[in-house]
Amino acid sequence: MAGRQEPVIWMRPEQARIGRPAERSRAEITAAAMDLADREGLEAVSMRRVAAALGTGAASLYRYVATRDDLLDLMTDSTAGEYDLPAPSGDWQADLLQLAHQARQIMRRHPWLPTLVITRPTLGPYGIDLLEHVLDVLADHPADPARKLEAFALLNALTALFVQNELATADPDAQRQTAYLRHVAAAGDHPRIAALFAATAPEGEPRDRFATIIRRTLTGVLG
Amino acid sequence: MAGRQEPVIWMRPEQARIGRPAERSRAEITAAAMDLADREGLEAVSMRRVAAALGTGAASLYRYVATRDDLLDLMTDSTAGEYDLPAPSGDWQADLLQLAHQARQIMRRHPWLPTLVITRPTLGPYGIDLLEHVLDVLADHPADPARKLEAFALLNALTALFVQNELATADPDAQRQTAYLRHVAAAGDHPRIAALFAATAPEGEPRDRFATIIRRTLTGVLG
DNA sequence: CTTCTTTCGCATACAGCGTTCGCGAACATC
DNA sequence: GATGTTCGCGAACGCTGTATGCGAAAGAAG
Repeated sequence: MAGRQEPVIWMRPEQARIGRPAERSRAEITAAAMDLADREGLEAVSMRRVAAALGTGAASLYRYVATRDDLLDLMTDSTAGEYDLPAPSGDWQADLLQLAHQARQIMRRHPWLPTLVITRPTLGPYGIDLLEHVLDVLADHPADPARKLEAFALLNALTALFVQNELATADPDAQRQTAYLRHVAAAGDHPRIAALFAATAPEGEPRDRFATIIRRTLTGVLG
Repeated sequence: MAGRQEPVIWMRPEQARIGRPAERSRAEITAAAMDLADREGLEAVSMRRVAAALGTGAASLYRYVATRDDLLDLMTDSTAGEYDLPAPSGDWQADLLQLAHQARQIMRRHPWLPTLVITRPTLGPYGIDLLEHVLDVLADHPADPARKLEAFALLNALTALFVQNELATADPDAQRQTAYLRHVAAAGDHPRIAALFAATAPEGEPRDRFATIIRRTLTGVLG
């Protein structure tokens, strides 16, 4: 049991050992899974389908990934590598807002991401790079570290919630969740709720509403 | 097709028709599912196991519930019935904070609830009662209805996030998510992150930290 | 080139899942 | 009693995540 490979799930995908002929590695598995999720949703990401997308068998994946949940974590962390991290400008508010805008774009690119971010918060290598960057941006800020971590987590979660809502109201079939609401509103029993729904055409550009929420939260938690 | 029962999923459980000899109804199914989830977690709530808990067969449940997801929605809405809704006091901040504290207690009672609230936001009958109550509390507040709905949603989501985090740091095995973090911190590559974790013994009572977050958010969104 | 060790790919199998179908039995109404 | 409806549910379908074990390939050592 000398050369037994350490089961460090979180090795960076590029560092992960690659298979021989087909050059398939953890990175490729993650990429294939993300592709599948982008096109057909999270529930389409089954070990069999990911393997099929790679032209291999399901059991082969377990040489590179311990479990399906680990694969999901790898997908999440991989998206943290899609950030562009410019040098801090000195205006931490502006820098964090810009990061939040990027987060929103990334989550819109990967509609499965908000759910993962919220239900299984994880920090892999890329996520830690991102956190380190946020700490750089906040280097001169007087808040204690715990508060900064709180801000980081809250930023991610709020963005995920916002995008989730954004995507849900856009998708035509996802209005299942408001089906009963509209039923009730139409029944006339709850006039205020009916009015509420008539008025809930979201005002203004989503980008601006998002920026407002993030700004309010930032000033709320970091002063 | 005259007496064909309208497939209104959201009928209040008590109003739902009950089975004959065993008196099992949608309410009992929901209650059994909640019990199971309380004791063994959400993933233990399978149609077969819920049915077994009721001493019946899995297929029988489909007479009362269209799908498993509908059952989950029923569970979520049922918890909204656990609120105690006192008459508005005139101080909407205090009233909403008190509701938030109740929400936290309810979610701690049902550890599966935060995940459901976040991933499948739904308003059933009980949820609408709760929303109506919030609208009562905010009756004299000058904000437009859309803003009030936003506050309602944000309150729920934030509470869910808080409790989720609270439960995750408490559970001994759920520290899987910080396993890699501690590994990295121990490796010495990221001294700031290591320091961050050393300092992240949460300061103060959870109840107070929660109240602070809610208050900040409320004043942020409702002025 | 041969041998030995390690790793890879994967066929197969298992237990469990959500859901559908169809039928016999129980019920309510007349 | 007859009729029309509803209920309970055994059985089946197609799918899932994962464990096992084996043949083949690759790499290292001689």
